[in-house]
Amino acid sequence: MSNGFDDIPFFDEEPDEAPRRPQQPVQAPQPAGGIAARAMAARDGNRPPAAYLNGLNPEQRKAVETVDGPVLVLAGAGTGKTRVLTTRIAHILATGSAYPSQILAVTFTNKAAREMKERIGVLVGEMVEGMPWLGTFHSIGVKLLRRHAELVGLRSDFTILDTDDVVRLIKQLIQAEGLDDKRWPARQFAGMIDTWKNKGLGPADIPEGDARAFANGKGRELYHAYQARLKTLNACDFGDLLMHPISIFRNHPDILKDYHARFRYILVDEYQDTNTAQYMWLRLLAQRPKGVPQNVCCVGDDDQSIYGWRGAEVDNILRFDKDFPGAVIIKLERNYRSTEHILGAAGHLIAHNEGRLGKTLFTERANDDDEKVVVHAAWDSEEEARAVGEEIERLQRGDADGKKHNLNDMAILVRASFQMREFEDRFVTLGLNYRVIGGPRFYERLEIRDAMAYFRLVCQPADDLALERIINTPKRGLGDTTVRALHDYARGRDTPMLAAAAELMDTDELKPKARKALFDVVTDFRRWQSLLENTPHTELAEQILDESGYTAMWQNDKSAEAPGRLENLKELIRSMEAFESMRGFLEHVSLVMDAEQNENLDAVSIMTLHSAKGLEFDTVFLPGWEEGLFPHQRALDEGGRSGLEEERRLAYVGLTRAKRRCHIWFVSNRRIHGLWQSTLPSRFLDELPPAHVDVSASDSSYGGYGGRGGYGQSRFDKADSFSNTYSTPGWKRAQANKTDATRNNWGTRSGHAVERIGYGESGPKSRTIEGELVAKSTSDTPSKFTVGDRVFHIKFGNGNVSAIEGNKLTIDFDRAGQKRVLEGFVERA
DNA sequence: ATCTCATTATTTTTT
DNA sequence: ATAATGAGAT
Repeated sequence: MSNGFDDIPFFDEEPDEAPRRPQQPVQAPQPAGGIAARAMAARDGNRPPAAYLNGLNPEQRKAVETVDGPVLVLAGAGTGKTRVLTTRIAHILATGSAYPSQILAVTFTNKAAREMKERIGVLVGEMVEGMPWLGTFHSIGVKLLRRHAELVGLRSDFTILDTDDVVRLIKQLIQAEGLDDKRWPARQFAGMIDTWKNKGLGPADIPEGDARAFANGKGRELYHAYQARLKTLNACDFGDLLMHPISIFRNHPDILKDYHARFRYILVDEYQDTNTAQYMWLRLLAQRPKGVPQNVCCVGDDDQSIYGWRGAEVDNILRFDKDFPGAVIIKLERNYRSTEHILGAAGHLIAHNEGRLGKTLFTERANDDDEKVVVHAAWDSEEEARAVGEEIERLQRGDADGKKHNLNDMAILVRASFQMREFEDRFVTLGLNYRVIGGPRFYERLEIRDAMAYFRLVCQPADDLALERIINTPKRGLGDTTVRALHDYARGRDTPMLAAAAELMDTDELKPKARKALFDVVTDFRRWQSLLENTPHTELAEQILDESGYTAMWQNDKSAEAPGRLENLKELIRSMEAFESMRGFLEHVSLVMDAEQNENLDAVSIMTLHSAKGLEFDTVFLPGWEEGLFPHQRALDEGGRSGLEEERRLAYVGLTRAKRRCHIWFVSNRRIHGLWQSTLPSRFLDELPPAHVDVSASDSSYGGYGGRGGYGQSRFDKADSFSNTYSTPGWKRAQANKTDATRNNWGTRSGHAVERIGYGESGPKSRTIEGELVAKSTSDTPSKFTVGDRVFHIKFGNGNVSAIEGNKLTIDFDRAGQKRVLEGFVERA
């Protein structure tokens, strides 16, 4: 019965016209002294200063209390944007202006949605559970689409394809067209479709030029064919999660009207990141007939718009008041995060951009002890990594200012992910804990995707892409020939491949061997499907992986990564426990692709500037400020002036992540595509105000660089004082070898922890899931501990080993309870 | 089916 | 330089 979608609240359960001040807004329990009491008071017109409004500055308070009519909040970095958003929602609820289910609150990422939900929960308690329309554009899109799927030719149990599925599907289509899939890469076309959908363009709407540019002019046909194929597969891509609702709203005014009635208040986070499709979606929902208040509140910062390359339109934020006449615009410029120097540097930099709405951040907490932003020079990227490592250790030991700093409070923010490697190498040799954030995710791993394909096919027998993925994984002797025959047969009859396989059993089309193998697959899936309703889903999942031989396949694989993959599969099953059904789980996974991080580990974060948006750290290191890398050459080539401005905003985002300390680095030599290139300091360095910036004189081991201090062409002008011996081939080779030597030290140091959030396959020799180092060498090194050993862990204190699994120990800690930790993190007590 | 050789691209990333 | 992908050979 439970299909996993039952819990979608809809119109029926609540009155359509909610009273302006409902008698009983919620039944949910209230926190002590909570909102409900105040709501009552508010209703009685005797409004005491609500506690949740305390501590807001006047602008924030205005943004919270201006609840009716369109509002644009321009919230600079660190000005309490999330606080305003969450308090505003709490305020709407507390004053009884709407039911929780009548508020539409949209974010971009799941993380942001989660955080918002949490923080609203703190303010209003359980009431937040009644907010089904708090989520990402996509998750809300899915919800809408499940309800109205039939209007766009889908069934409500449609599958959501991810990029990988999409590419495979497009590749098939390209081949079916008789085109060379080398010359016309499916990946590229998938990208084009994505771009079109970001702009809200269907196959009929794309510009002629675009249509002609691909596949000998067949671009449009291909796009048509793709949409048709999705329909037969009962599937959607990410873009459709926005496009379909838009077309439903456009073609069914009655339905749109229902939603207008439902959503009394609409809030959008990170408005500067909305693309055209999201903008259209939003406008359809938010715009009301004349005279009806449009209670839209968009929050964003034009200076932090860094996703133009994936379709974000800063223009959306710039023209808000044209779309919503009478909009109140509130600027939040009071910064609670950074020192005066950091704000001064960031503000001066970003002032070089044109076409801003114009905000200047200020702080009232300036302090004479505040450190200026420091610019450092290094000879090459290796020295840069070494120097940053030293600075981190200095802070950690506390000999810079007498305070010991946590690694958790420091981050290295790079422009491009290849920069990370050098830092990783260095930190590994230093034994410095770090975590890498971003990159390929857990759910994108081969084994996870395979397993998911099995689950998908059990839940959705029409999922041909899933079938094709696993039909011969593990090897069953169902090679290309058989699959093609099956494919053709299915296509000819317009039936899903799994059903076609069953039919093929009764024919002589296949050789006996293939027929037998196919028969086994079909019966397996039939059996699993029959178990779907009555078997606990985690149990069924395990059963599927076992009976299909998938687990065995990896058990028999003796390659280095096999144990890790098995571990990942276990982790997958474990993470299913949190869900009610397999369907619920699949839905979650298709939309939520991020991994949690292990907060317990004290480690330096390494990430790209893009993934740092929204975060803050005491100390921020910004390496690689060189022309060509930052601003990136490609951004300049392809984006021209606006490309440069986006890079500058990225620099601004980087600077404003720092609370207390910010160290910028540039090097004279960097290896790009394998070749050493000499580089020029970034133009952004010249755009920093001298009053807030120090140029470090001391830390270059080659000396003399920043010490010149003069202003010629550039303060950071290329010093010819660098001896050219460093560019001889011999020196280069020496450098290269040195790096190799360091790399081989990987993992030899005990007590050194590495956490890869997301990054799984790529890091040197080791991989982790969600903070756990996984099976690096489970088989060849027996644990140095035994059950019962007394051990000490830096974070959890003393405890006893209760179980050992490879390099992972289960330990009963005296204070922290039972935890699973890596051997390397504990020592004998 | 598996392995080897060659070709290619190599900013940023969510859903 | 390098890593990852894909085609062709065995």
